[in-house]
Amino acid sequence: MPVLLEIDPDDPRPIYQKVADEIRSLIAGATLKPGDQLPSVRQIAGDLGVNLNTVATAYRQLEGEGLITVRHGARAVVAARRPAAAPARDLRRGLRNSLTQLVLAGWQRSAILTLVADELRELHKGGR
Amino acid sequence: MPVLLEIDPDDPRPIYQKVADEIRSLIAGATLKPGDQLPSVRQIAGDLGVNLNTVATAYRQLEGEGLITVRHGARAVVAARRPAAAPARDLRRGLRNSLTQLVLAGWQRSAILTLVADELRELHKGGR
Amino acid sequence: MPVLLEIDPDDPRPIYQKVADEIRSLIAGATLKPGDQLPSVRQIAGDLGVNLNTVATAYRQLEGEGLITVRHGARAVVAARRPAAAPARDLRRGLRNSLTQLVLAGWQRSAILTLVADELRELHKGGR
Amino acid sequence: MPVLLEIDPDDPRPIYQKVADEIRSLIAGATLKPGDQLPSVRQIAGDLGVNLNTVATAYRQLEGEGLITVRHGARAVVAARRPAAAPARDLRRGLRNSLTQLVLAGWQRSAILTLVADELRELHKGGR
DNA sequence: GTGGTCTAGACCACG
DNA sequence: GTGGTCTAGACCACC
Repeated sequence: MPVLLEIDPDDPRPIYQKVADEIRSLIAGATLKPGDQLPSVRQIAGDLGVNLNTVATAYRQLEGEGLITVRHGARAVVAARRPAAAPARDLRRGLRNSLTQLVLAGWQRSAILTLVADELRELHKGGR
Repeated sequence: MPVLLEIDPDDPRPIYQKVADEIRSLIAGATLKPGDQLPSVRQIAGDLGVNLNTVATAYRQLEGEGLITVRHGARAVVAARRPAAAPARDLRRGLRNSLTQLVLAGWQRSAILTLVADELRELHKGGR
Repeated sequence: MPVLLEIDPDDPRPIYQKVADEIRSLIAGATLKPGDQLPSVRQIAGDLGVNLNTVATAYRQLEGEGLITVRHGARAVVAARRPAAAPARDLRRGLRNSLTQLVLAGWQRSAILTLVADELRELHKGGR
Repeated sequence: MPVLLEIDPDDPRPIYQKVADEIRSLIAGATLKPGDQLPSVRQIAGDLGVNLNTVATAYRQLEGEGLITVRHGARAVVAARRPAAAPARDLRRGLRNSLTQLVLAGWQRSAILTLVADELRELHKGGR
């Protein structure tokens, strides 16, 4: 089985977040579809060389969001129903912060819109 | 002088981060222009009902990013030169995460593009 | 584990600066090499008899300079890549001030050159 | 009378220190010799566009070091005798910090020695 | 008046 | 165990 996830050690965010973000991205892009089995915690921890607890924390967060379901003794699977979305307020806040950073970095509005379209396209292709 | 900043107590991020993000956003949207004075640490701390140190930490972070300059005994001012931007990799990562959340929340691609355009417009109007 | 740092209480600079300077010096002299773990904040604070926050501030400064990397729950380590240096202008300014002080103290040019050579040698031996 | 001093607004140090450092440097390089009159506080403050108190603070510091003598109603003059030097410990500390920064910036030992010799030569020519 | 430093101690996040 | 955040309040440095 090929390695599903890769994380960037230079990315300063907590490891469990990077793992959760990767999986979330794969689900959003339909690389992982409802009913698909996720790799075991052990498998991912081994692949990435991180602590079991760290991966378990990521799974717990995804379960809390309703994106996956975990059952004792069985592999976690991607949840069937799309979960209740986070409040729109939080989503806009995250988006606004990302856009602020781009503006401060000197990106023009049109360039940003192109970038967004690119990223959305890549999401659906499972691109990285 | 009207209150410049508002922060959301339900937003779970550190207070100093929320303060820094607000100011960063105001600078990106040109509500605060190079050379403009920022409110004093005491002023903001009083308005928000938080500790002086918490606001000072936000200012220190912004100074570290080169967005503002702080001098002993004088008000902090918005820096003239735009600082070196964060590596494009980090910017894209932040953007991608925001977009992933929106997709998972069920937003359609076209709706997302509209939302992004809206947010960019609001940034430049100092909207919240 | 022997005590790594010593600071001079008669030195009027902020404690966190003295701590940061010591560590910077140890890195420059390769007593601390890329990948090496730094003592924990608690360890240093205990050794020096200062507050945890004071040491944490020093670590945060060094991290901001890119000299060390800090991750939640793990020891701080000396960064692998050398960070972008401060502008040469600032470096020369610092050097010039030091030299001015020496000249005013009556040191001869040749004595100063000898002193500089000595200090460079000691840096690389981890001397204090 | 030509403007004697120039200070760099981008230099983050306190203004009074930059003024004092400039004058110290001019004395060390013998551009200002024992018995020479210094510009009035008012003059310098006007030239630099800073507060009178700020310049007065610089003069007070130089007087405290014995480098200049100020008398009520009369111009400050450069002191005749070289003052007692700061303890060698402090001088070496300042020098070491400057050298540490250079080493961290990747300067080679030989390049540093050349730089030091250059700076000493410029000091005596009143170079900036 | 401005911002900076330090302390004490509580609590949280991470691995 | 590690480091991070926040608070309270004191005192200092600067303009």
